[in-house]
Amino acid sequence: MPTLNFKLNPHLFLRDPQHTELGQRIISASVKLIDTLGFEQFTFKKMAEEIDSTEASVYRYFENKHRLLLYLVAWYWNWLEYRIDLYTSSLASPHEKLKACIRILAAEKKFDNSFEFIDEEALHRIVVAELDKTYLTKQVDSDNKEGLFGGFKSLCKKIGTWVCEINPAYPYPHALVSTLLLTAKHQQFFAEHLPSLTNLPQVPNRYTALEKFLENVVFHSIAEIHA
Amino acid sequence: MPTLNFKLNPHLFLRDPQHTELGQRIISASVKLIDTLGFEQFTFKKMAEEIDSTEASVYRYFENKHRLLLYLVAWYWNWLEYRIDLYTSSLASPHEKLKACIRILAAEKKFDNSFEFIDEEALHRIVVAELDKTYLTKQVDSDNKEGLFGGFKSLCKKIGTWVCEINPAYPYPHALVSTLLLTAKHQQFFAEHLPSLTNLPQVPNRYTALEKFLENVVFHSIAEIHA
DNA sequence: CGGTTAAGATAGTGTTACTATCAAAAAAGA
DNA sequence: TCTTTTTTGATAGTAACACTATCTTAACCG
Repeated sequence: MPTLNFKLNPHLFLRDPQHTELGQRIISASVKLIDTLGFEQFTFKKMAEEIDSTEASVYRYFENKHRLLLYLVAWYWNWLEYRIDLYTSSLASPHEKLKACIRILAAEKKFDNSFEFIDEEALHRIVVAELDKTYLTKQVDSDNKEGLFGGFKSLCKKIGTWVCEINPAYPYPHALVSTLLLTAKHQQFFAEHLPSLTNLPQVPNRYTALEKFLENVVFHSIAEIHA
Repeated sequence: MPTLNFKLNPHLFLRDPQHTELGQRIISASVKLIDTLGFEQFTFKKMAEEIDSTEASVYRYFENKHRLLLYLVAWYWNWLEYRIDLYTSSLASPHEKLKACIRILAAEKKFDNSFEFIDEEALHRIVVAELDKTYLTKQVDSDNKEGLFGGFKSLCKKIGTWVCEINPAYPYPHALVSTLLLTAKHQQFFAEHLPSLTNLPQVPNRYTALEKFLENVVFHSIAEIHA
């Protein structure tokens, strides 16, 4: 099977982890450990032990653990955009594309593990729980100048285009799309940990409810209202 | 001037900082320092130096810096709910109440400093930048059991009631309200740091645009659609 | 075979997030 | 006022964390 690789912003890493065996083990163990420990408790030392390597070796790939998180999240956005492209390219109307997009965003993840060294379900949980920490920092502006949020922006732009095609007069396409992307994650987190802040039921019905909620918000917002 | 105090969940602190002079200096300096340094770079040591006290003394008030952040955010929610009550109590219809609520949420903050030791504008910036970190942790469930997110939940419930009054058939009142509360913060952050993820303009027009965006999303979502 | 590059091994540094102890000062109670 | 309790300050110490540096070995490349 041919390995599917993503071209990620080279500022995210010092050495490209996709190209070496140690690099892949770093990614693999990071996903597993951040998922189980949470980003705060995760350290390069613990991860190095997990893969029988050393802290020093890990630092040759990533400047620090924040960059590593940025890398994982960038990878996630690329992967999501790849799947969205896959499922929308055959669709004709922007309305259908947007709908398909929401379905993918809200879907319960049961993946064909197309990537040998990435546990996509664990990565999905990481994004739900840690996404906001990638940009809610004091270095957000310099990180942004380096283009480290390119994956998020690119996706936001693409979906925004469809919103504009559906209703060219709608004044907040990017605000609505970034809200859509974040809300998809936050509501999953609330459903799991703070259920009184949401109306999503427990699994297995959670994901269809999330899809309906997001559809309701997005399509009603951009619809012309005939009062 | 009578000091207006909030009754906050006692699990948030070890000693109530509102009741002592040192406690008030701790709160005051924390708001200032978290605002300028960001929560990650903020330490009890730096703060203790700022107020010419010691780390040990600070630890007598707060178990750790995460609890301190929870405290500040809880204070913020109480303060917001207080102001929402103030401006909505005279209004008759739930529609007007919800509208007023969105106006307050989106308002540019220029405050009468009714609280001697809290810089409300700095606290507002802190909530925008650090709110999500209060619950995006591995201890979220135990923190929740202690009731540390009570302020958020209480506000969400109150606003949710109005949503239900406007449209009793709407199935996602709490999901919509939590989205409203978070989105108000996130879009402000994006407008400041990642403008391509939003459509809000620079100040001074940012806040009216945010208000319109939020109104659009909320009222269109809960409106009955006559297709 | 020689030269480059990647990885492992080890050590060290300054900082963070605490915990512990003891004494001084301030407040409260009798 | 004297005494007791409570609060604060001062100081010290610890384990873990986030790196940085250096040196050696192993692998690979022409």
